Amino acid sequence: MTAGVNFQRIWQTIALIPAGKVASYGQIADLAGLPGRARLVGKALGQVPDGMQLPWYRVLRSNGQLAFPKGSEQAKQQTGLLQEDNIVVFNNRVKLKEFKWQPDLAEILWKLTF
DNA sequence: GGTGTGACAACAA
DNA sequence: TTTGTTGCCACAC
Repeated sequence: MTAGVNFQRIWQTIALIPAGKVASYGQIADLAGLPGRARLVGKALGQVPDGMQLPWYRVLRSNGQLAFPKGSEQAKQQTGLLQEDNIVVFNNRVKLKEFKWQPDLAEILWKLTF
């Protein structure tokens, strides 16, 4: 197993998040076939190659809170991007009950082609 | 090949 | 609801 393939799977999984929905780090990890490796997802996002178009802003913490501190530029930008996707961000948070992505496993497996 | 690290999750108060 | 602590383990150096 070459190191780095997991990152690719993570990126692919994130790319599958539909507009108007969000997913948690743990969820991404799980779908990518890496249960419990939520932190790896975070690291993968920090290693995203320049030029790769990835809806990183649709990835939140398990409780719906943004991954960044409220005052940070990243948080502001993420908030803006989410709002463009018709997702309501309130006080650095998203209502998971409404916007959490309900993954279609069959489709995921189809697209990831394990 | 040991050490430090991390855009986290779960639990406790 | 928020903050602090702990566990987790692949990855980069």
